[in-house]
Amino acid sequence: MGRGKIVIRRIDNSTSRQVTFSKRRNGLLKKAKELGILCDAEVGVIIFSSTGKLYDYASSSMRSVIDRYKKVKEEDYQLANQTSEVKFWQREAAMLRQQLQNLQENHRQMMGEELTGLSVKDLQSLENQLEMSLRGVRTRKDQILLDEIHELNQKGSLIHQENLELYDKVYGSRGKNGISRNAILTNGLSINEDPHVPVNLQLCQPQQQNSENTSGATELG
Amino acid sequence: MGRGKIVIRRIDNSTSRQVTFSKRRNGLLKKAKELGILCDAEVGVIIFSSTGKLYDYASSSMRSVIDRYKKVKEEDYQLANQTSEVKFWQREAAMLRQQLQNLQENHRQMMGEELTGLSVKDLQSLENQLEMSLRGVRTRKDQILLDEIHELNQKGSLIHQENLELYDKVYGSRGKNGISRNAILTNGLSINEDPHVPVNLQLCQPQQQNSENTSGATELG
DNA sequence: AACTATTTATAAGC
DNA sequence: TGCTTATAAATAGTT
Repeated sequence: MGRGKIVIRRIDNSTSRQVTFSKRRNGLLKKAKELGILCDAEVGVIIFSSTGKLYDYASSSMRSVIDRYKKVKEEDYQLANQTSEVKFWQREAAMLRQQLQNLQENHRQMMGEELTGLSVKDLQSLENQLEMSLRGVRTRKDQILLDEIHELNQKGSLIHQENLELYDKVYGSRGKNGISRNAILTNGLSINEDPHVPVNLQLCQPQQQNSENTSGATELG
Repeated sequence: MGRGKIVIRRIDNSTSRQVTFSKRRNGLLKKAKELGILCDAEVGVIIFSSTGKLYDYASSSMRSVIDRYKKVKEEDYQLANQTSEVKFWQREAAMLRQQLQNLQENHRQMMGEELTGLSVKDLQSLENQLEMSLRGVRTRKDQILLDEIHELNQKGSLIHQENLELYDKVYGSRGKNGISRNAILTNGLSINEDPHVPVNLQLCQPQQQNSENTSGATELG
């Protein structure tokens, strides 16, 4: 429900993830309240943001909701045999350790390590993935650099313009050919007055370049 | 959101209350799921209908949600003293969760996702890492392919040798120039007898190639 | 359980 | 974060 349709999948951009979280969290809590009131239900909602902050709502009290929940679930969650609680956390730790291990193996392969054991097909798809990642990273990097250059050019152009005007105020607007004026103000450097086609800096687009000449372009930054 | 606007107040008619409960309960659970996925949050929802039936959802597990909730609330909800063993495992799980999260972020960046927030310098080192990985993967893949080709050539050579000997046994070792013998045995194909400089297959070394022509080389496999 | 006319939620942009 | 707006989604009332 918004300007565009979205797919339900983790939002990559952390800023928009946070914004969306804030909006949808409020929406969820509001709906929970409404459900409780409209339908005479007992409702409890607990939300932890990815940063670990807690948000919650309970139509009665969270304690009551949780107690009732546990009662229904007949989990002798509480006290009784702490053994089960220890077991729970042990299982939790084991599961997390497993996940960690899987991810670590994957990560090592993406780092180009521990490649023995992989088939040519596996290696091919790893290669493709790395190429895609590389393209993404380069595109992003080049974008930042281009933006920066563009900004600098605009600033330069602005300052140059300012200088021209100051020059005119100081020396009057004689010398309409502008040669002497420019010669003084730019220290002999030619400044292109069109900010959109500036200087002779150029970044290779990632699509057009091969891996060898990339670092040369990036050392401009 | 419907044919008419409603006020948020207990619905008197028990039938429509039930219908509305069913609709809104599903809506709430759906929204809870979406929030968890979209925003990488841990969410738990517990609903009791007015008739006492329980409906619930937890992005992880209700136990995990409730435990975390209680921990944050510092409610010594649970019988006063948690065993130090429980605490140990809880700490263990928390640490593992942290490690997992760190590695996941790193991994996403290596996959070319979530690049916003990285500086040009970060991106540069990521790019270098990816290039190194790519080189490693390609070297390994090419090694496998080269080994395979080498092995095939050796086998081929061996079989060819065997055939020559069989030929000699059948027809005697006349025709020492070997021309007629070879012509029969190889079906007119010239087989290079030196396994180390075989055939006209060649794989580009990764050092000498750019990203565009890689797949062409690998399609030999 | 379907069907829509409407209301609501919210994605995107500032 | 808060406001705005166009659009997607939820759902109230009806069949």
